[in-house]
Amino acid sequence: MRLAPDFYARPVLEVAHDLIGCTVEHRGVSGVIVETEAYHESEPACHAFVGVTERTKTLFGEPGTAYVYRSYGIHALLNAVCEPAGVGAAVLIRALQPLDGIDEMRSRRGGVDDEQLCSGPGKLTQALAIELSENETDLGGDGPVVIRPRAAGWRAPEIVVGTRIGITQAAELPWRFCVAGCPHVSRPRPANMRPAIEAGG
DNA sequence: CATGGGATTGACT
DNA sequence: GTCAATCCCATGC
Repeated sequence: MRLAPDFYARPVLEVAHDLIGCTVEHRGVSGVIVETEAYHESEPACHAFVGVTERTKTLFGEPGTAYVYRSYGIHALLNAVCEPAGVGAAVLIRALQPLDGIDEMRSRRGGVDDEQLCSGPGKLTQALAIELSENETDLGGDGPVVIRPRAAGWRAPEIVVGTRIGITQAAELPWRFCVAGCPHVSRPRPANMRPAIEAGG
């Protein structure tokens, strides 16, 4: 099973919702996506807001490719490019529930509690050893980072929506999706978040 | 070419 | 609660 480009070539809010429950795998280490955020060229928090540059060309490229960039000079953050080519948009993968290779995650993360192995966008790239050099690689199975569909028989959890974390621009948009009550979600935990409107999946 | 500002995290008060 | 680490990139001179 794989997620074809068609999955990503849709409104970024739908993809952000539908990526909850999918898995991310990198060289045998994997987790289930439990938190995402949507970014779109129409709003200033998105890197693509400034148009096509050397940095943002990935966001305007083919849906289903990875956008990996360095945050605060320290962390690599993983995004999935969405919407048709030519539209700058992506879903930020913010948290995973560890699945495979947990011992490897533990050694890379310096012995934190298992609930904190992947409870943040910088934490999960460290746990999975995802690197900047993997920017613009295919997420459908031809690249080192692979996002797979929800498992057969996967039971939809309650998904809640809230405002995005750590941004100053367009901070009011409710474009953050989390699994309600999931201990692997990043801080601040969903508190005053409302249930998501089912967008598909 | 210099500069300012992050889609964060961990340590510390 | 506050704050530094650290570097790439977009912008402006």
